[in-house]
Amino acid sequence: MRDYLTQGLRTAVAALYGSDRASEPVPLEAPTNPDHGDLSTSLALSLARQVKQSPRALAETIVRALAFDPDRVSEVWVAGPGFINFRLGPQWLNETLLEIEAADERYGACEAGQGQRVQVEFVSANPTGPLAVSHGRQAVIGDAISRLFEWTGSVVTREYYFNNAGRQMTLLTESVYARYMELLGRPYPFPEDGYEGDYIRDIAQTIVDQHGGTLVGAAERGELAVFKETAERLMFEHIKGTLARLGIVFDVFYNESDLYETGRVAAVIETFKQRGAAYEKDGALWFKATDFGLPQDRVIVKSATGEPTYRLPDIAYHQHKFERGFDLIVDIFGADHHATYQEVIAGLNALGCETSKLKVLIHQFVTLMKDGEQVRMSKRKANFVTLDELLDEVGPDVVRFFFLMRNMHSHLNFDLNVAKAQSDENPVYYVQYAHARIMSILHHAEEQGIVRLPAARVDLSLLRAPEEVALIKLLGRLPEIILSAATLFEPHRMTTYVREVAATFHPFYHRHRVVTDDRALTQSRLALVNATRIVLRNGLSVIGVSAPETM
RNA sequence: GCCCCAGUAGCUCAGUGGAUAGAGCAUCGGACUUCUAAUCCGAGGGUCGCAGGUUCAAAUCCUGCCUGGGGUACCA
Repeated sequence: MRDYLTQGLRTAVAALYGSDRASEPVPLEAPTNPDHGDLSTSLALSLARQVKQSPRALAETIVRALAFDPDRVSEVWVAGPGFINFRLGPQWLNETLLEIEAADERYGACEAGQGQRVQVEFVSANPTGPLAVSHGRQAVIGDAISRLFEWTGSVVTREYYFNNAGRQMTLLTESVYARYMELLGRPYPFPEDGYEGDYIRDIAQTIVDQHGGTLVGAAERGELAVFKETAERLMFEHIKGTLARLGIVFDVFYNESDLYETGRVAAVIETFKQRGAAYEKDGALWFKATDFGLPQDRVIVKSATGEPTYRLPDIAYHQHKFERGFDLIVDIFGADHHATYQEVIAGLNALGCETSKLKVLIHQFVTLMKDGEQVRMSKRKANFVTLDELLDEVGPDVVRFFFLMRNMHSHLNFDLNVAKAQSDENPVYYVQYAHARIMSILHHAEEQGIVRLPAARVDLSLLRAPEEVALIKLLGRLPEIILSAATLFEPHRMTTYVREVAATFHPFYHRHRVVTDDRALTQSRLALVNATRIVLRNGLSVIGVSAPETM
């Protein structure tokens, strides 16, 4: 329908002012005020200056040149400073319902992505502890963005960068060893800044169970490999288990250690040196970030140990992403990575990568509220609420929905008491309830011996009550909402939309009975209710939330 | 100091440069003999942080300032 209007407007403008004018994008939006029509365009306002006419006069001229089928566009008028408003005809409402029923599980999907290959990297938490609440936000955002791209015709690779090298892993290994010795009654100094969580003891206990006391003195002998491998493997399984509870499955876990084994880290250093992007100073190797727009140069190889700093493998990793030929690379990081990603981009520019293919999304943190107070969290001190604990309390649907209710650029206040309460403050129930209600209606109709007919064989023109019309119009917007959410990388638009659908369905339910003695009306309302079911189910599916049959 | 993000109703937040800025919660008043009341109907509630600028039009874009969060490591 939008295409039909857009084409009509383009044709009119081209006939009046030539095809250059008509090639510009035609803004078309659904006004919030119903007095302004079903769709409206500000085309004349933006075009007025170019053709040297007053916006209103131009709008009138365009309207006279329009030729629409009255069954599809019942009314066109000029309003305000020069808006052209359209009242859509009955044909359009019927088409919407037919289209939804025909597309069914694919309603809302499109091929805009044309099969482009998109990689989405998210979570990428260090395997040094269980996932915390903020990781949950990132996991849910990343998966929703992946789904949005799948719904809009892209092929998505979900990837997790696994930091299994470097200082953090050393610290983890030493922490486990210290606990191992402690369990065997042979106190050993706990590393400064070590990980103090109970899960470290669990890992140590596993090693005691498998190896008994045979590994005492391993630190002195420099034989901590068993501790590192066991800790890494157990943490990895734990993290995957938590993600699985959210229904998130990664296609690729990319090991940081591979970057060293394949020589990619060394290769980056070599290229930097060749291109004059790196220099030695104070015994360390520096990346000349100032040549690439950053305020200061950065160390990439430490003077004391000769080890790379974290940003060097990050750059090597991203270079490999580019080599793998993705059309679009999406990185999702927490706000604490803001400086890091700029350095990575600078490094990629130094390597000559097409960084325009890279989209970095920075999401803000979750502030956890408990009993009216902010919970301060620290991974090393193990003073944090895990994602698992949150899932235990409220389940995956509430977690996913909550994390997607707000724009990722906004700080998220997560009130544990509210989330745990499972009260009607959780809007996910409001939406799911609408779906369950529809299922109940459909079952009820079946019990009454009513066989729902295909929408094409139903008199859809019976659906003209204000609540019915409003609902149909909203249902027709799903494809546009999905596409804009994907294009703008804003998955929270989906939660806003499904809430709106539920908020439009519930009043309809209260004012109109679906299953009545009026057979024709019953059939048309069943068609409407079924279309609503499809839209709610698909909309929830885009954000990975279930659409239950009953509550 | 410098960089990024946010500031919209009492609270939590929507709002693609458009017309009279919306929702939920909370508060107050109503609606279950029904296909699910986890719902619905109604009421009150606003200096869109402040000040300039851009233009036909600014909560939205630009500049400065204020407040809050994050970053600014030879930690990740």
